Amino acid sequence: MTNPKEAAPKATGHTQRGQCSKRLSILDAAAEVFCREGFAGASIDEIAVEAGVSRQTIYNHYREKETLFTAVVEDVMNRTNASLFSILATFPGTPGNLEDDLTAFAVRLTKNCLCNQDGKILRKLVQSEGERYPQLFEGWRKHGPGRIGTALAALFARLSHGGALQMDDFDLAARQFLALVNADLQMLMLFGESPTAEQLDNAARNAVHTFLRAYSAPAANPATRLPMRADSDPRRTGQA
Amino acid sequence: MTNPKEAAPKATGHTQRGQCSKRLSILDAAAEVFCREGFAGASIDEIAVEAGVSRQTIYNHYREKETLFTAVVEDVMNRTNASLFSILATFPGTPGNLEDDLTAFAVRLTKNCLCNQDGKILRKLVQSEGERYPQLFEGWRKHGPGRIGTALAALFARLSHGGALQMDDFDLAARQFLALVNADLQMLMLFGESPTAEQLDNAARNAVHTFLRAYSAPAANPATRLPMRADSDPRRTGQA
DNA sequence: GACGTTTTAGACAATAGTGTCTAATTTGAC
DNA sequence: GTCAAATTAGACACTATTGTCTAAAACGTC
Repeated sequence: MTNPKEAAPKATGHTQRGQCSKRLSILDAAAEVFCREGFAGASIDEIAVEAGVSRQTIYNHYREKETLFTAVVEDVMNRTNASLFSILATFPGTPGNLEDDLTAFAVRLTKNCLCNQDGKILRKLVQSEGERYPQLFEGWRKHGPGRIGTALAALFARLSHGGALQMDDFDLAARQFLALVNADLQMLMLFGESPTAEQLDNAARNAVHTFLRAYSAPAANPATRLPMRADSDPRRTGQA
Repeated sequence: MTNPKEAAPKATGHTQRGQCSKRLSILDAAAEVFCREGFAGASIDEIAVEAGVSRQTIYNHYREKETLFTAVVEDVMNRTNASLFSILATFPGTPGNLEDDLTAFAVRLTKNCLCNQDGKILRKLVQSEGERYPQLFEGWRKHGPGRIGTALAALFARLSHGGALQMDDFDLAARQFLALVNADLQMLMLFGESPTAEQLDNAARNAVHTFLRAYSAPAANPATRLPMRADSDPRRTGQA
Protein backbone atom coordinates (compact mmCIF):
# COMPACT_ATOMS: atom_id res chain seq x y z
CA MET A 1 0.00 0.00 0.00
CA THR A 2 2.60 2.48 1.02
CA ASN A 3 5.54 0.72 -0.50
CA PRO A 4 6.60 1.88 -3.93
CA LYS A 5 5.42 -0.80 -6.30
CA GLU A 6 3.44 -1.25 -9.44
CA ALA A 7 -0.23 -1.51 -8.54
CA ALA A 8 -1.13 -3.83 -11.42
CA PRO A 9 -3.56 -6.13 -9.64
CA LYS A 10 -3.85 -8.79 -12.31
CA ALA A 11 -0.53 -9.01 -14.10
CA THR A 12 -0.75 -12.30 -15.93
CA GLY A 13 2.36 -13.57 -14.36
CA HIS A 14 5.79 -12.78 -15.63
CA THR A 15 8.49 -10.33 -14.78
CA GLN A 16 7.88 -6.84 -13.49
CA ARG A 17 10.91 -5.82 -11.45
CA GLY A 18 13.73 -7.12 -9.32
CA GLN A 19 13.16 -10.40 -7.54
CA CYS A 20 13.16 -9.14 -4.00
CA SER A 21 10.45 -6.56 -4.47
CA LYS A 22 8.10 -9.52 -4.67
CA ARG A 23 8.21 -9.68 -0.91
CA LEU A 24 6.84 -6.17 -0.76
CA SER A 25 4.16 -6.87 -3.33
CA ILE A 26 3.10 -9.89 -1.33
CA LEU A 27 3.09 -8.05 1.97
CA ASP A 28 1.05 -5.19 0.59
CA ALA A 29 -1.44 -7.41 -1.16
CA ALA A 30 -1.75 -9.63 1.88
CA ALA A 31 -2.37 -6.64 4.13
CA GLU A 32 -5.11 -5.49 1.81
CA VAL A 33 -6.80 -8.86 1.57
CA PHE A 34 -6.45 -9.73 5.26
CA CYS A 35 -7.95 -6.37 6.10
CA ARG A 36 -10.82 -6.80 3.67
CA GLU A 37 -11.66 -10.45 4.32
CA GLY A 38 -10.26 -11.22 7.73
CA PHE A 39 -7.73 -13.98 8.38
CA ALA A 40 -10.08 -16.87 7.78
CA GLY A 41 -11.76 -15.28 4.78
CA ALA A 42 -8.54 -14.41 2.98
CA SER A 43 -7.29 -17.04 0.56
CA ILE A 44 -3.70 -17.38 -0.51
CA ASP A 45 -4.76 -17.50 -4.14
CA GLU A 46 -6.55 -14.19 -3.82
CA ILE A 47 -3.46 -12.64 -2.29
CA ALA A 48 -1.30 -14.13 -5.03
CA VAL A 49 -3.48 -12.66 -7.76
CA GLU A 50 -3.62 -9.26 -6.07
CA ALA A 51 0.15 -9.29 -5.68
CA GLY A 52 0.69 -10.33 -9.28
CA VAL A 53 2.65 -13.34 -8.09
CA SER A 54 2.42 -17.09 -8.21
CA ARG A 55 0.92 -18.85 -5.22
CA GLN A 56 4.04 -20.96 -4.88
CA THR A 57 6.15 -17.83 -4.50
CA ILE A 58 4.17 -16.90 -1.44
CA TYR A 59 4.82 -20.31 0.05
CA ASN A 60 8.49 -19.93 -0.77
CA HIS A 61 8.84 -16.65 1.11
CA TYR A 62 6.44 -17.32 3.98
CA ARG A 63 6.12 -20.91 4.97
CA GLU A 64 2.40 -20.85 5.72
CA LYS A 65 -0.59 -18.59 6.05
CA GLU A 66 0.02 -17.73 9.69
CA THR A 67 3.63 -16.78 9.01
CA LEU A 68 2.47 -14.46 6.28
CA PHE A 69 -0.11 -12.95 8.58
CA THR A 70 2.29 -12.13 11.38
CA ALA A 71 4.77 -10.78 8.83
CA VAL A 72 2.07 -8.48 7.53
CA VAL A 73 1.21 -7.25 10.99
CA GLU A 74 4.83 -6.61 11.86
CA ASP A 75 5.38 -4.79 8.60
CA VAL A 76 2.41 -2.48 9.06
CA MET A 77 3.32 -1.92 12.69
CA ASN A 78 6.87 -0.96 11.79
CA ARG A 79 5.76 1.53 9.17
CA THR A 80 3.19 3.07 11.48
CA ASN A 81 5.68 3.24 14.28
CA ALA A 82 8.23 5.02 12.11
CA SER A 83 5.79 7.61 10.88
CA LEU A 84 4.61 8.07 14.45
CA PHE A 85 8.11 8.95 15.54
CA SER A 86 8.60 11.44 12.78
CA ILE A 87 5.29 13.14 13.55
CA LEU A 88 6.00 13.40 17.25
CA ALA A 89 9.18 15.32 16.49
CA THR A 90 7.29 17.98 14.58
CA PHE A 91 5.67 19.72 17.50
CA PRO A 92 7.43 23.11 17.74
CA GLY A 93 9.72 23.50 20.72
CA THR A 94 8.90 27.15 21.17
CA PRO A 95 5.19 27.45 20.61
CA GLY A 96 3.59 30.37 18.90
CA ASN A 97 -0.16 30.04 19.08
CA LEU A 98 -0.92 26.93 21.14
CA GLU A 99 -4.30 26.27 19.55
CA ASP A 100 -2.92 26.46 16.03
CA ASP A 101 0.10 24.35 16.93
CA LEU A 102 -2.00 21.66 18.54
CA THR A 103 -4.45 21.66 15.66
CA ALA A 104 -1.78 21.29 13.02
CA PHE A 105 -0.19 18.57 15.11
CA ALA A 106 -3.47 16.70 15.38
CA VAL A 107 -3.97 16.95 11.63
CA ARG A 108 -0.54 15.50 10.95
CA LEU A 109 -1.18 12.72 13.43
CA THR A 110 -4.50 11.68 11.97
CA LYS A 111 -3.44 12.08 8.37
CA ASN A 112 -0.22 10.11 8.61
CA CYS A 113 -0.80 7.60 11.38
CA LEU A 114 -4.37 7.15 12.47
CA CYS A 115 -6.43 7.58 9.32
CA ASN A 116 -4.17 6.47 6.51
CA GLN A 117 -4.31 3.05 4.94
CA ASP A 118 -1.87 1.52 7.42
CA GLY A 119 -3.82 2.87 10.34
CA LYS A 120 -7.02 1.42 8.97
CA ILE A 121 -5.44 -1.97 8.34
CA LEU A 122 -3.84 -2.10 11.75
CA ARG A 123 -7.01 -1.13 13.57
CA LYS A 124 -9.08 -3.67 11.73
CA LEU A 125 -6.62 -6.51 12.15
CA VAL A 126 -6.20 -5.84 15.84
CA GLN A 127 -9.93 -5.69 16.31
CA SER A 128 -10.76 -8.83 14.36
CA GLU A 129 -7.77 -11.07 15.13
CA GLY A 130 -6.29 -9.51 18.23
CA GLU A 131 -7.82 -11.94 20.67
CA ARG A 132 -6.49 -14.86 18.69
CA TYR A 133 -2.91 -13.54 18.62
CA PRO A 134 -2.17 -12.04 22.02
CA GLN A 135 1.54 -11.56 21.28
CA LEU A 136 0.70 -9.51 18.22
CA PHE A 137 -1.70 -7.47 20.28
CA GLU A 138 0.84 -6.86 22.98
CA GLY A 139 3.27 -5.51 20.41
CA TRP A 140 0.67 -3.18 19.04
CA ARG A 141 -0.20 -1.93 22.48
CA LYS A 142 3.41 -1.09 23.25
CA HIS A 143 4.46 0.30 19.89
CA GLY A 144 1.21 1.91 18.84
CA PRO A 145 -1.17 3.74 21.12
CA GLY A 146 0.98 3.03 24.14
CA ARG A 147 3.88 4.97 22.70
CA ILE A 148 1.69 7.67 21.28
CA GLY A 149 0.03 8.05 24.68
CA THR A 150 3.22 8.45 26.66
CA ALA A 151 4.74 10.75 24.07
CA LEU A 152 1.68 12.96 24.13
CA ALA A 153 1.68 12.93 27.92
CA ALA A 154 5.30 14.11 27.88
CA LEU A 155 4.35 16.91 25.52
CA PHE A 156 1.52 18.01 27.78
CA ALA A 157 3.80 17.87 30.79
CA ARG A 158 6.18 20.19 29.02
CA LEU A 159 3.40 22.58 28.09
CA SER A 160 2.03 22.49 31.64
CA HIS A 161 5.42 23.18 33.06
CA GLY A 162 5.74 26.13 30.70
CA GLY A 163 2.46 27.51 31.98
CA ALA A 164 0.38 27.07 28.84
CA LEU A 165 -1.72 24.17 30.14
CA GLN A 166 -3.05 23.25 33.53
CA MET A 167 -3.74 19.62 34.41
CA ASP A 168 -2.89 17.08 37.05
CA ASP A 169 -2.88 13.86 35.04
CA PHE A 170 -0.89 13.98 31.83
CA ASP A 171 -1.71 10.45 30.75
CA LEU A 172 -5.40 11.04 31.17
CA ALA A 173 -5.15 14.26 29.17
CA ALA A 174 -3.29 12.42 26.41
CA ARG A 175 -5.98 9.76 26.20
CA GLN A 176 -8.67 12.40 26.12
CA PHE A 177 -6.86 14.38 23.46
CA LEU A 178 -6.75 11.35 21.21
CA ALA A 179 -10.34 10.50 21.99
CA LEU A 180 -11.48 14.01 21.11
CA VAL A 181 -9.58 13.93 17.85
CA ASN A 182 -11.26 10.66 16.97
CA ALA A 183 -14.71 11.86 18.00
CA ASP A 184 -15.62 13.15 14.56
CA LEU A 185 -13.63 10.55 12.66
CA GLN A 186 -14.43 7.11 13.97
CA MET A 187 -17.80 6.89 12.25
CA LEU A 188 -16.10 7.69 8.95
CA MET A 189 -13.41 5.12 9.58
CA LEU A 190 -15.87 2.35 10.32
CA PHE A 191 -17.38 3.04 6.93
CA GLY A 192 -13.99 2.35 5.42
CA GLU A 193 -13.90 5.83 3.92
CA SER A 194 -10.85 7.95 4.50
CA PRO A 195 -11.69 11.47 5.62
CA THR A 196 -11.00 14.41 3.34
CA ALA A 197 -8.46 17.07 4.27
CA GLU A 198 -11.29 19.35 5.25
CA GLN A 199 -12.85 16.74 7.52
CA LEU A 200 -9.48 16.11 9.14
CA ASP A 201 -9.04 19.81 9.70
CA ASN A 202 -12.49 20.25 11.19
CA ALA A 203 -12.06 17.27 13.47
CA ALA A 204 -8.74 18.53 14.75
CA ARG A 205 -10.08 22.03 15.24
CA ASN A 206 -13.11 20.83 17.17
CA ALA A 207 -11.00 18.57 19.32
CA VAL A 208 -8.36 21.12 20.17
CA HIS A 209 -10.88 23.81 20.89
CA THR A 210 -12.68 21.66 23.44
CA PHE A 211 -9.41 20.32 24.82
CA LEU A 212 -8.13 23.81 25.46
CA ARG A 213 -11.38 24.92 27.03
CA ALA A 214 -10.86 22.12 29.52
CA TYR A 215 -7.12 22.32 30.01
CA SER A 216 -5.64 25.68 29.07
CA ALA A 217 -4.19 27.64 31.95
CA PRO A 218 -6.66 30.20 33.38
CA ALA A 219 -5.27 33.50 32.11
CA ALA A 220 -2.92 32.31 29.40
CA ASN A 221 -5.23 31.64 26.48
CA PRO A 222 -7.92 33.74 24.80
CA ALA A 223 -10.00 30.71 23.78
CA THR A 224 -10.58 29.82 27.39
CA ARG A 225 -13.92 31.17 28.45
CA LEU A 226 -16.90 33.26 27.53
CA PRO A 227 -16.29 34.40 23.92
CA MET A 228 -18.28 31.27 22.91
CA ARG A 229 -20.58 32.64 20.24
CA ALA A 230 -18.58 35.37 18.53
CA ASP A 231 -15.97 33.05 17.12
CA SER A 232 -13.26 34.11 14.77
CA ASP A 233 -13.48 30.95 12.72
CA PRO A 234 -16.94 30.42 11.26
CA ARG A 235 -16.41 26.78 10.19
CA ARG A 236 -15.03 25.41 13.41
CA THR A 237 -18.23 23.53 14.05
CA GLY A 238 -20.10 21.09 11.88
CA GLN A 239 -20.26 17.34 11.48
CA ALA A 240 -16.96 15.87 10.31
CA MET B 1 -26.02 -14.21 25.79
CA THR B 2 -28.69 -12.03 27.22
CA ASN B 3 -31.60 -14.24 26.42
CA PRO B 4 -32.78 -16.55 29.15
CA LYS B 5 -31.54 -19.96 28.19
CA GLU B 6 -29.59 -22.86 29.52
CA ALA B 7 -25.92 -22.25 28.92
CA ALA B 8 -24.99 -25.89 28.42
CA PRO B 9 -22.53 -25.53 25.59
CA LYS B 10 -22.14 -29.17 24.65
CA ALA B 11 -25.43 -30.89 25.41
CA THR B 12 -25.14 -34.14 23.51
CA GLY B 13 -28.21 -33.42 21.51
CA HIS B 14 -31.68 -34.16 22.79
CA THR B 15 -34.38 -32.27 24.57
CA GLN B 16 -33.79 -29.39 26.93
CA ARG B 17 -36.83 -27.10 26.76
CA GLY B 18 -39.66 -25.94 24.54
CA GLN B 19 -39.12 -26.18 20.80
CA CYS B 20 -39.14 -22.50 20.01
CA SER B 21 -36.43 -21.57 22.42
CA LYS B 22 -34.07 -23.30 20.01
CA ARG B 23 -34.19 -20.16 17.90
CA LEU B 24 -32.80 -18.20 20.82
CA SER B 25 -30.12 -20.75 21.56
CA ILE B 26 -29.08 -20.62 17.94
CA LEU B 27 -29.06 -16.83 17.78
CA ASP B 28 -27.01 -16.51 20.93
CA ALA B 29 -24.51 -19.18 19.96
CA ALA B 30 -24.22 -17.75 16.46
CA ALA B 31 -23.61 -14.25 17.82
CA GLU B 32 -20.88 -15.61 20.02
CA VAL B 33 -19.17 -17.60 17.27
CA PHE B 34 -19.52 -14.92 14.59
CA CYS B 35 -18.03 -12.43 17.01
CA ARG B 36 -15.16 -14.72 17.92
CA GLU B 37 -14.33 -16.10 14.47
CA GLY B 38 -15.74 -13.59 12.00
CA PHE B 39 -18.26 -14.50 9.34
CA ALA B 40 -15.90 -16.53 7.19
CA GLY B 41 -14.24 -18.23 10.13
CA ALA B 42 -17.44 -19.31 11.82
CA SER B 43 -18.68 -22.75 10.85
CA ILE B 44 -22.28 -23.86 11.10
CA ASP B 45 -21.20 -27.00 12.90
CA GLU B 46 -19.42 -24.99 15.54
CA ILE B 47 -22.52 -22.88 16.07
CA ALA B 48 -24.68 -25.99 16.25
CA VAL B 49 -22.48 -27.54 18.92
CA GLU B 50 -22.35 -24.33 20.94
CA ALA B 51 -26.13 -24.01 20.72
CA GLY B 52 -26.67 -27.65 21.70
CA VAL B 53 -28.64 -28.19 18.53
CA SER B 54 -28.42 -30.25 15.39
CA ARG B 55 -26.94 -28.65 12.33
CA GLN B 56 -30.06 -29.42 10.35
CA THR B 57 -32.15 -27.46 12.83
CA ILE B 58 -30.16 -24.37 12.02
CA TYR B 59 -30.79 -24.87 8.33
CA ASN B 60 -34.48 -25.38 9.09
CA HIS B 61 -34.81 -22.07 10.89
CA TYR B 62 -32.42 -19.99 8.82
CA ARG B 63 -32.10 -21.04 5.24
CA GLU B 64 -28.39 -20.36 4.91
CA LYS B 65 -25.39 -18.89 6.66
CA GLU B 66 -26.00 -15.35 5.47
CA THR B 67 -29.61 -15.43 6.64
CA LEU B 68 -28.45 -16.52 10.04
CA PHE B 69 -25.86 -13.79 10.12
CA THR B 70 -28.28 -10.99 9.34
CA ALA B 71 -30.75 -12.44 11.84
CA VAL B 72 -28.04 -12.32 14.49
CA VAL B 73 -27.19 -8.74 13.71
CA GLU B 74 -30.82 -7.64 13.79
CA ASP B 75 -31.34 -9.46 17.06
CA VAL B 76 -28.38 -7.86 18.77
CA MET B 77 -29.29 -4.48 17.35
CA ASN B 78 -32.84 -4.72 18.62
CA ARG B 79 -31.74 -5.63 22.12
CA THR B 80 -29.16 -2.87 22.21
CA ASN B 81 -31.65 -0.39 20.85
CA ALA B 82 -34.21 -1.28 23.49
CA SER B 83 -31.75 -0.96 26.35
CA LEU B 84 -30.57 2.31 24.86
CA PHE B 85 -34.08 3.72 25.01
CA SER B 86 -34.57 2.70 28.59
CA ILE B 87 -31.27 4.26 29.61
CA LEU B 88 -31.96 7.53 27.86
CA ALA B 89 -35.14 7.94 29.88
CA THR B 90 -33.27 7.70 33.16
CA PHE B 91 -31.63 11.10 33.08
CA PRO B 92 -33.37 13.13 35.82
CA GLY B 93 -35.67 15.85 34.54
CA THR B 94 -34.83 18.20 37.38
CA PRO B 95 -31.12 17.88 37.95
CA GLY B 96 -29.55 17.99 41.33
CA ASN B 97 -25.78 17.93 40.96
CA LEU B 98 -25.03 18.03 37.24
CA GLU B 99 -21.66 16.33 37.52
CA ASP B 100 -23.05 13.45 39.55
CA ASP B 101 -26.05 13.09 37.29
CA LEU B 102 -23.94 13.01 34.14
CA THR B 103 -21.50 10.57 35.69
CA ALA B 104 -24.19 8.16 36.80
CA PHE B 105 -25.77 8.47 33.38
CA ALA B 106 -22.49 7.71 31.64
CA VAL B 107 -21.99 4.67 33.84
CA ARG B 108 -25.43 3.33 32.98
CA LEU B 109 -24.79 3.93 29.31
CA THR B 110 -21.47 2.14 29.21
CA LYS B 111 -22.52 -0.69 31.46
CA ASN B 112 -25.76 -1.55 29.67
CA CYS B 113 -25.16 -0.54 26.08
CA LEU B 114 -21.60 0.15 25.11
CA CYS B 115 -19.55 -2.29 27.13
CA ASN B 116 -21.81 -5.26 27.69
CA GLN B 117 -21.66 -8.42 25.61
CA ASP B 118 -24.11 -7.13 23.02
CA GLY B 119 -22.15 -3.94 22.62
CA LYS B 120 -18.97 -5.87 22.11
CA ILE B 121 -20.54 -8.20 19.57
CA LEU B 122 -22.13 -5.37 17.65
CA ARG B 123 -18.97 -3.31 17.52
CA LYS B 124 -16.90 -6.22 16.32
CA LEU B 125 -19.36 -7.37 13.69
CA VAL B 126 -19.79 -3.88 12.33
CA GLN B 127 -16.06 -3.40 12.20
CA SER B 128 -15.23 -6.70 10.57
CA GLU B 129 -18.21 -7.26 8.26
CA GLY B 130 -19.71 -3.79 7.94
CA GLU B 131 -18.17 -3.00 4.58
CA ARG B 132 -19.51 -6.24 3.15
CA TYR B 133 -23.09 -5.60 4.29
CA PRO B 134 -23.83 -1.91 3.77
CA GLN B 135 -27.54 -2.29 4.58
CA LEU B 136 -26.71 -3.79 7.95
CA PHE B 137 -24.31 -1.00 8.58
CA GLU B 138 -26.86 1.64 7.67
CA GLY B 139 -29.28 0.17 10.18
CA TRP B 140 -26.67 0.25 12.88
CA ARG B 141 -25.80 3.82 12.12
CA LYS B 142 -29.41 4.92 12.43
CA HIS B 143 -30.45 2.81 15.39
CA GLY B 144 -27.21 2.80 17.30
CA PRO B 145 -24.82 5.70 17.61
CA GLY B 146 -26.98 7.85 15.40
CA ARG B 147 -29.84 7.67 17.82
CA ILE B 148 -27.66 7.92 20.86
CA GLY B 149 -26.01 10.98 19.39
CA THR B 150 -29.19 12.90 18.67
CA ALA B 151 -30.71 11.92 21.99
CA LEU B 152 -27.63 13.15 23.82
CA ALA B 153 -27.64 16.34 21.78
CA ALA B 154 -31.24 16.94 22.80
CA LEU B 155 -30.30 16.42 26.42
CA PHE B 156 -27.46 18.91 26.17
CA ALA B 157 -29.74 21.39 24.42
CA ARG B 158 -32.13 21.13 27.34
CA LEU B 159 -29.34 21.62 29.86
CA SER B 160 -27.96 24.56 27.90
CA HIS B 161 -31.35 26.16 27.72
CA GLY B 162 -31.68 25.72 31.46
CA GLY B 163 -28.39 27.49 31.95
CA ALA B 164 -26.32 24.62 33.26
CA LEU B 165 -24.22 24.18 30.11
CA GLN B 166 -22.90 26.56 27.52
CA MET B 167 -22.22 25.38 23.99
CA ASP B 168 -23.05 26.27 20.43
CA ASP B 169 -23.06 22.84 18.77
CA PHE B 170 -25.06 20.20 20.59
CA ASP B 171 -24.25 17.40 18.17
CA LEU B 172 -20.56 18.06 18.45
CA ALA B 173 -20.81 18.09 22.24
CA ALA B 174 -22.67 14.77 22.14
CA ARG B 175 -19.98 13.18 20.00
CA GLN B 176 -17.29 14.52 22.28
CA PHE B 177 -19.10 13.32 25.38
CA LEU B 178 -19.21 9.78 24.01
CA ALA B 179 -15.61 10.01 22.88
CA LEU B 180 -14.48 11.13 26.31
CA VAL B 181 -16.40 8.31 27.98
CA ASN B 182 -14.69 5.84 25.68
CA ALA B 183 -11.24 7.36 26.14
CA ASP B 184 -10.34 5.12 29.07
CA LEU B 185 -12.33 2.13 27.88
CA GLN B 186 -11.53 1.40 24.27
CA MET B 187 -8.18 -0.17 25.01
CA LEU B 188 -9.88 -2.53 27.43
CA MET B 189 -12.58 -3.37 24.92
CA LEU B 190 -10.09 -4.22 22.18
CA PHE B 191 -8.58 -6.72 24.56
CA GLY B 192 -11.97 -8.37 24.76
CA GLU B 193 -12.08 -7.81 28.51
CA SER B 194 -15.13 -6.18 29.98
CA PRO B 195 -14.29 -3.36 32.38
CA THR B 196 -14.97 -3.71 36.08
CA ALA B 197 -17.51 -1.52 37.84
CA GLU B 198 -14.67 0.53 39.26
CA GLN B 199 -13.11 1.06 35.84
CA LEU B 200 -16.47 2.12 34.44
CA ASP B 201 -16.91 4.55 37.28
CA ASN B 202 -13.46 6.06 36.87
CA ALA B 203 -13.89 6.39 33.13
CA ALA B 204 -17.22 8.15 33.53
CA ARG B 205 -15.87 10.42 36.23
CA ASN B 206 -12.85 11.44 34.19
CA ALA B 207 -14.96 12.05 31.12
CA VAL B 208 -17.62 14.12 32.84
CA HIS B 209 -15.08 16.16 34.74
CA THR B 210 -13.29 17.18 31.56
CA PHE B 211 -16.55 17.62 29.68
CA LEU B 212 -17.83 20.04 32.30
CA ARG B 213 -14.57 21.94 32.39
CA ALA B 214 -15.11 22.57 28.71
CA TYR B 215 -18.83 23.07 28.61
CA SER B 216 -20.31 24.06 31.96
CA ALA B 217 -21.75 27.58 32.08
CA PRO B 218 -19.25 30.12 33.49
CA ALA B 219 -20.63 30.82 36.96
CA ALA B 220 -22.98 27.89 37.37
CA ASN B 221 -20.68 25.09 38.39
CA PRO B 222 -18.00 24.80 41.06
CA ALA B 223 -15.92 22.32 39.01
CA THR B 224 -15.33 24.90 36.34
CA ARG B 225 -11.99 26.49 36.93
CA LEU B 226 -9.01 26.89 39.16
CA PRO B 227 -9.59 24.49 42.06
CA MET B 228 -7.65 21.91 40.01
CA ARG B 229 -5.41 20.41 42.61
CA ALA B 230 -7.40 20.50 45.79
CA ASP B 231 -10.02 18.06 44.58
CA SER B 232 -12.75 16.64 46.73
CA ASP B 233 -12.54 13.22 45.12
CA PRO B 234 -9.08 11.69 45.45
CA ARG B 235 -9.61 8.84 42.96
CA ARG B 236 -10.96 10.80 40.04
CA THR B 237 -7.77 10.27 38.14
CA GLY B 238 -5.94 7.11 37.25
CA GLN B 239 -5.79 4.76 34.30
CA ALA B 240 -9.06 3.04 33.58
C1' DG C 1 25.85 -17.41 -24.01
C1' DA C 2 26.09 -20.40 -19.66
C1' DC C 3 24.75 -21.19 -14.85
C1' DG C 4 22.46 -21.09 -10.57
C1' DT C 5 18.54 -19.04 -8.47
C1' DT C 6 13.92 -17.57 -8.49
C1' DT C 7 9.55 -17.82 -10.25
C1' DT C 8 5.77 -20.00 -12.49
C1' DA C 9 1.77 -23.01 -13.91
C1' DG C 10 -0.46 -26.80 -12.92
C1' DA C 11 -1.49 -31.07 -10.90
C1' DC C 12 -2.16 -33.17 -6.59
C1' DA C 13 -3.79 -35.10 -1.87
C1' DA C 14 -5.90 -33.83 2.21
C1' DT C 15 -9.02 -31.38 4.75
C1' DA C 16 -12.94 -28.61 5.90
C1' DG C 17 -17.16 -26.40 5.06
C1' DT C 18 -21.87 -25.67 2.86
C1' DG C 19 -26.22 -27.10 1.91
C1' DT C 20 -29.38 -31.24 0.80
C1' DC C 21 -31.64 -35.42 1.69
C1' DT C 22 -33.58 -39.27 4.31
C1' DA C 23 -35.15 -42.10 7.83
C1' DA C 24 -35.59 -42.45 12.64
C1' DT C 25 -36.64 -40.26 16.89
C1' DT C 26 -38.53 -36.99 19.99
C1' DT C 27 -41.77 -33.44 21.29
C1' DG C 28 -46.03 -31.14 22.45
C1' DA C 29 -50.94 -30.99 22.08
C1' DC C 30 -55.15 -33.22 22.00
C1' DG D 1 -52.39 -43.13 23.10
C1' DT D 2 -52.35 -40.70 18.71
C1' DC D 3 -50.76 -37.53 15.47
C1' DA D 4 -48.45 -33.84 13.32
C1' DA D 5 -44.65 -31.04 13.71
C1' DA D 6 -40.03 -30.43 15.07
C1' DT D 7 -35.59 -32.37 15.77
C1' DT D 8 -31.86 -35.45 15.09
C1' DA D 9 -27.80 -38.21 13.19
C1' DG D 10 -25.67 -39.41 9.40
C1' DA D 11 -24.56 -39.82 4.71
C1' DC D 12 -23.91 -37.25 0.65
C1' DA D 13 -22.28 -34.22 -3.41
C1' DC D 14 -19.97 -30.17 -4.18
C1' DT D 15 -16.85 -26.57 -3.65
C1' DA D 16 -13.00 -24.10 -1.70
C1' DT D 17 -8.68 -23.99 0.50
C1' DT D 18 -4.20 -25.32 2.21
C1' DG D 19 0.19 -26.92 1.45
C1' DT D 20 3.32 -30.02 -1.53
C1' DC D 21 5.53 -31.42 -5.62
C1' DT D 22 7.43 -31.18 -10.30
C1' DA D 23 9.02 -29.68 -14.61
C1' DA D 24 9.40 -25.71 -17.34
C1' DA D 25 10.40 -20.95 -17.85
C1' DA D 26 12.47 -16.41 -16.68
C1' DC D 27 15.93 -13.84 -14.40
C1' DG D 28 20.41 -11.79 -12.96
C1' DT D 29 25.18 -12.28 -13.14
C1' DC D 30 29.18 -13.33 -14.98
